[in-house]
Amino acid sequence: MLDIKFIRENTQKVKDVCKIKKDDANIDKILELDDERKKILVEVEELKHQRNDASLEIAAKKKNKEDASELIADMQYVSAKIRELDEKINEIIAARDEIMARVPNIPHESVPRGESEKDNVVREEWGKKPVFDFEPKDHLTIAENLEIFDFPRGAKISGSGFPVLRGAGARLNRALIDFFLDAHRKNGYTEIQPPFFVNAQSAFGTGQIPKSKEQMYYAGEDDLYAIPTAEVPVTNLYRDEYIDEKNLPVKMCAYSACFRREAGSYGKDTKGFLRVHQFDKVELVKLAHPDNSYNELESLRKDAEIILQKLELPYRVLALCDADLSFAAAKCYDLEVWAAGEKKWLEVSSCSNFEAFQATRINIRFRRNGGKPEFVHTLNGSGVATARILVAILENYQTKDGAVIVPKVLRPYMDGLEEIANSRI
RNA sequence: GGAGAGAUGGCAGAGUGGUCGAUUGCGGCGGACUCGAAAUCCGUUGUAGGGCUUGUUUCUACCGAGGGUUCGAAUCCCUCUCUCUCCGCCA
Repeated sequence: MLDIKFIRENTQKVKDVCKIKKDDANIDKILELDDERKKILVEVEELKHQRNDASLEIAAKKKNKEDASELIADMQYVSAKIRELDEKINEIIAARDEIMARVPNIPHESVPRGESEKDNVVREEWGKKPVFDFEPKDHLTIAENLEIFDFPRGAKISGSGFPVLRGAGARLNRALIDFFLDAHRKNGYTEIQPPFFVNAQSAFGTGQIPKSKEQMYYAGEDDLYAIPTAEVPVTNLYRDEYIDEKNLPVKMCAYSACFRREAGSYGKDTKGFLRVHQFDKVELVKLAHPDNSYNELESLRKDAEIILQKLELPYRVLALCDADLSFAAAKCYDLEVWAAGEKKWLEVSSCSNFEAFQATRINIRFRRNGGKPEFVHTLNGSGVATARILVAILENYQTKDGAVIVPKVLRPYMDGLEEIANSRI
């Protein structure tokens, strides 16, 4: 959430950003409501001042056994008025915040200008796309032959988009999670095991509510949301807390299952494992000093890239243009891995700096040299999701006879297994 | 699920209707003493929002959250959340 002061002082800039991001938040209405709030606030504070003075006087009179009934009668009127105005202010604030919660973050100056995702800029490309002396198959065909995915039974027990992994497929997925966590731990991230359900306040804090509420599974009986990413519980860990300046940046990594309803996205990249309702992901989260948060974004991105490099998967780095930037992000890099069967780049990680946008909502602060409280900057990135990595591994490491070579770095996690030729291993 | 106890400033812990933003202790900060430090003594100590003459200024709010009673609530009443103890159930 942007600060009301910031909106007031940078009205035109905020409006421009809304336009670029095709967001219809009514900025003028926010300012109008806030002006009204201030006006009434002055009035009600004056009345409260009156009442406080009168209360002292009444107390003094009672002590001296004097009659205070006239003053009390006056204050009855004043108190009624105060109540009325307080109520009005609360209504105004609620209306103002309702709109403010829908105003997107301001892109950092280094973010490229653009109209759509087509204007994202490729910053780097790493590795070589594999070359085959046969026609490479797509991951579904490979997985089906090896009997390591079981989508039909997943659909039977839960519904379409809930994958079942079997045998070597399940082991490969688990190996990836372990490998990711170990790699990040060695890079100084503290491993967190978070709850997979969160309350509404947490979902609001990281920005899923109200903007993308319909994308989350909701357990109404208990008023809990299934997390779409570990970013939600992990970023909220320090909600309403102060962090000692010398402990910044706080670096955390967390594995979680991720649940996404993907409402409205059918028809686009929905094949097989590319877009599913439940998948596994290791997330990186940093709480950083504002002076250093863009350096931290670069190193976060590198920490995610190392995973892809060690898996020897060709990938590229995109700098998202302002129009494609998500609601809460000020800057974002996407990592896309090459899938030889699909012959497509697959997004496997988004590394974002949210600056103070999330911290303002969830109130995570520090004191610069022990001075005034300031909001930290929050950052996160996938490090990474297993589903699309599985796709890339199956397609890039496939052999002519339909087997899949296990990437070297994963072998220690799979009892030294070098090749997957069927599910029963 | 049932019964009970509790939630107060960075921490500990008083306060049960009227100068209470809140006694006190610890911690922090400043100073004295000291070559320096410890100990001791003295002083100081939160957050947010607003007004204006922008000031070591003034006002308002904040004692888990939200309502209520009252001229006035940390204090009384209601609802909720969380923590602890006991009982029940259970991976």
